[in-house]
Amino acid sequence: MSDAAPKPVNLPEDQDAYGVLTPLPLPSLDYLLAAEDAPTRGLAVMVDVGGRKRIGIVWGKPAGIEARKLKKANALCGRPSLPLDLCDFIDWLAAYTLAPPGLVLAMALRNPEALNPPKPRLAYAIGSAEQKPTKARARVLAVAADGLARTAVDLAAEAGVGGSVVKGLIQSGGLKTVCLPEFPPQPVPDPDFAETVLNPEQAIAAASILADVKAQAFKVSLLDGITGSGKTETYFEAVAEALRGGRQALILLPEIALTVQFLDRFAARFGARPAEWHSELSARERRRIWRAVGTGEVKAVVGARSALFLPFEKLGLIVVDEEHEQAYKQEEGVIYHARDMAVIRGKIASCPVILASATPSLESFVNAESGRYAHLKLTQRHGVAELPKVELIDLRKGHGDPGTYLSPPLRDALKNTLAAGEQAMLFLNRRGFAPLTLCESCGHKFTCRHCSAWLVEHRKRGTLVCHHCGFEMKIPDACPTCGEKHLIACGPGVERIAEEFQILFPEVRAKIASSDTLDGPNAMQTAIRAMQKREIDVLIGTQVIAKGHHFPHLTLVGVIDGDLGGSDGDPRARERTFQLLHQVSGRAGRAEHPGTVLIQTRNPADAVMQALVKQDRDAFYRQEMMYREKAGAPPFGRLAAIILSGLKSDEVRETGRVLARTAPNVRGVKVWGPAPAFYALLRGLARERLLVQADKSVNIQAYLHAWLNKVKLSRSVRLTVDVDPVSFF
DNA sequence: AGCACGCCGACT
DNA sequence: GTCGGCGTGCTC
Repeated sequence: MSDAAPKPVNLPEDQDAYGVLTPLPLPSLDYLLAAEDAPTRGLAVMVDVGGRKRIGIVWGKPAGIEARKLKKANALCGRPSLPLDLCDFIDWLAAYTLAPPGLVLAMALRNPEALNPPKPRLAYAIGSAEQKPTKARARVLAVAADGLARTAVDLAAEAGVGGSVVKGLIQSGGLKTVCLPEFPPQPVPDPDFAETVLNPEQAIAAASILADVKAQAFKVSLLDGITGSGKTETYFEAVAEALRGGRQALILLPEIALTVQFLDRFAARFGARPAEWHSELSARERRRIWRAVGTGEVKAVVGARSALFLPFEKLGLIVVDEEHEQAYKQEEGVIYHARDMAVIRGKIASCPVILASATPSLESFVNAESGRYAHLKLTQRHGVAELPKVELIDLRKGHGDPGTYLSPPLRDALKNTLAAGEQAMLFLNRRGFAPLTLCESCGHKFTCRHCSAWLVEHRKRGTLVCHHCGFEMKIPDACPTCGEKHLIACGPGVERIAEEFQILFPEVRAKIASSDTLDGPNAMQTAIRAMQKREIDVLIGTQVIAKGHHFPHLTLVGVIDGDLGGSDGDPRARERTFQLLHQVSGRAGRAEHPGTVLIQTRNPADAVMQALVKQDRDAFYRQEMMYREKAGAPPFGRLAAIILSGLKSDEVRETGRVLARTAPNVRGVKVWGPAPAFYALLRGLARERLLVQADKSVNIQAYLHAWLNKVKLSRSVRLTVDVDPVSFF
């Protein structure tokens, strides 16, 4: 740092004080560093915090603690430092989310071993010394004859001998030792590996973002393209441009969309797979990718939201695919929205950001309409011309018998579709057999004992399951309250739809696909593949079948329940319903056959339903914009939730009341609550919520800061702030 | 977050 | 008489 703070008195001549941030929920602490280390922001150091050795990062000026109290920090020589733009991003995110900077830093240092110097790998190549020609040794030498270096394990395996043979050869000089870098080099994607032919619309969009990538300036574009319009191909051109300029590209995907198919698609365009970054990686893989991103060796990363915290050496482009997905919201620990933070990351790194979706979030749509973001539209479906026809089935008209969920019009449509040799899909966003079990005699509802959620019956497994904490019990045969044996399963889940379907169509091959892995971890993929291979004709499933799979022979999609259930008060519920149903509808009729979508609903006049029927997304968005503007809801106003949780519910409630009483009275800010959170009990913790609603002009962070700093709360109650909440759980 | 210090209950 | 519960406070 060129402008270190004035030296405190009695500071040793060759030492300077610096603020050092550690991956702990603490502010930066002051340490002494040898002046000869010329410490700069981002440098990795070893420090002692309360008697424990920690990795720290030199962060900035010291807070000004008395010099004799300061401990010494040791620079980790030759270790990578965090790039400046990442440090700035961490500061920004901490300030925005009101999280302690140290905890944000912890996300960037998830794998502290990555900061250790790489360990060289020992490998062996053919040596010069003469050997006693035993058969085993000859086999090893034959393998090594090509002169390439291999690890001892690989050599033994390739030659089909035991490790001792290799060891003997090393000792006698028959093999010589070579040091390899810890990891083999990364495959390099080639921007010009495969040429893509873009249609005129795509070409216009690509030209716009290509220019932004070339300009190396921050700019956000909304790549707004209907299903099948080739958004991926289009933004791949921008990725190619970043690669040509020697810069790195980051493609964010919602965790569920991170698939082999996507990596293969990338490889088909660029000749090499990108580096992946997600929660399933092993510690070793994380270390490898973290380092290679830091050195700039990795040029393209495809990752989940945590990839935002990688130490990019020279970031040239960020793409957020399926930007409307709620999976981008981190709901635990440091709470942040990866889409919004990607925009900030791009701003700080001075690179363009592309948000891609067929059903953008209203936030992004508003920004695009207002001109803050470039609005790039793709309206032509590749191959198929026709969009599916969407029709509503009005459930109020008494379709079907009570206790059944497939209405007669839907049954007829299924019959006709199957008779024509085509495939169908039934969609219901509810796992299991029934979402609620009720005692007919006394009205007892089976709820989770750790959460205030209903237990969902999974009939195949014979259990009641809590979908929030995983609590499970055998389906009881009597009510625990009254002892009567009249338990009834209320409402449908996909299992129940499947049961009803098979009774109606016993000869038709059908499978369930849902995210629970009750039938083994690959059950979902198996079901989807079976559908693609036409081994089954009907796929019954939850969300997972809505996402981007291609089913060329699928012509009918039946939506069991198109209505938004129990989402009162959630300003984004309608938007989400629209996005989900739109996405499901997009599955129908992808090849030459036109598709039909039948949506069962009790609110056929609702704007969500009408937008789907009339295929008029923008009319719905504009209406939604109007509603939100009137209500001062995002993006026209700002929200923050304060969540209190703790073991003792009365203490949590009392803390909530105290907090509400002390809320500063500021013009343009309203504080609601406390109210029990939607799941007032979650994983055994009692939860209360306060909601802060502020005008756009209000600095909500400053407001929260001023408020929360003046209340001291007991340590047994945890307080979390969720700025821009998207979920009302 | 982790850890040390500290003040009240059931036990070798 | 102690061992140990977790409430409170601190980390440069």
